[in-house]
Amino acid sequence: MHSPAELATQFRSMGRKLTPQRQLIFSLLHNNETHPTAENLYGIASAQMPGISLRTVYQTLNELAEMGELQLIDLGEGGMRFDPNVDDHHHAVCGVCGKIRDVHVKGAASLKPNDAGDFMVSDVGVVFRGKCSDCESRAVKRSPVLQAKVSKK
Amino acid sequence: MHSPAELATQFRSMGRKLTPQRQLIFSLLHNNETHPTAENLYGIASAQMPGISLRTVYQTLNELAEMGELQLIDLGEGGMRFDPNVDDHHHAVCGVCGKIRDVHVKGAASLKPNDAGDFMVSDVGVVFRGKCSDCESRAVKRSPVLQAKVSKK
DNA sequence: GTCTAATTTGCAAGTCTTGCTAACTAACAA
DNA sequence: TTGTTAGTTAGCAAGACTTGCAAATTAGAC
Repeated sequence: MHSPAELATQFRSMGRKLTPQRQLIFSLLHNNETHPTAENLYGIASAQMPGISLRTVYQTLNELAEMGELQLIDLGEGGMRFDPNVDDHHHAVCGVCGKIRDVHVKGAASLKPNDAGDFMVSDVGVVFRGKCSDCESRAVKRSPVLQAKVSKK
Repeated sequence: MHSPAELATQFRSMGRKLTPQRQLIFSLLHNNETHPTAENLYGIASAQMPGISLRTVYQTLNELAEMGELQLIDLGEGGMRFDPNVDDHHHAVCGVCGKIRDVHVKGAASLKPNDAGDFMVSDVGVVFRGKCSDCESRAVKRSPVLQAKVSKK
């Protein structure tokens, strides 16, 4: 996604208005790597601008997506997620904490469907599911075995 | 997914009943490569068993999914799809007709997230988006240039 | 300051899925 | 065959997420 300032210019050059609501949403998305849902953003936006409506958040997000400034991610968890990173990247989803991490994948672009006839591929998406390092280390710390050891000292 | 007969045995051995509704759904899913939604299946099921409820279709699909007999696919098009193929495979989605095709992908299993710290991958999913051969050939047939050529003869 | 088209709000409604429960029935025993 | 009962089904209400709509508001231009 472009910077808030660049988005502002872009919106104005399209004959669109630069409202405080839009500016706020631009800033909340800038460098945002949390893959928020509309509701997530609405929560944060509301704190800074009481009265902003969820409808406006959805509207602005959709506009940005149409402009190619956001990537939409649907992981089947009941809620679209918005990713301001529109580079060629993929996602790793932790099954424990649910966090999504942007990842780059060597060789992803050259993957080919093996038995799909003449399917013309225009885009490849890779999703890794597993456990992130945070949840892994937390699991180790809390494991019964280790807890026992700890309580012995 | 196992065969309807095998599923029947499996259900009974779990102390569950083999109802006509379940049998119908088993048979509709057997060798089904259309990646149907619950609504799709409900439509077909209703034709063969008027009165069957959408609720029952959902219920049975969820049971099968829990048993590992179905793979759930969410492509963000507003509706879960059910795939009785639980082999290690991936999907190619045609952006024109929306059809989903099962595909095998050489090297998919060895893909690694490049910059995700110590993310422990337990599953990799690849989705190809593009245009299927049917839609491609249809597009060629209907292209203005070719239509002109045809009309000249 | 005035004007106007774009935008925001708030609510209703739409889509997909699940919760709830009364009525029903497959499975089993006698 | 009949009775029993736990598992199922059907139908509707409701929940989660998203969009349509219309009135009120406002950014941007003169």
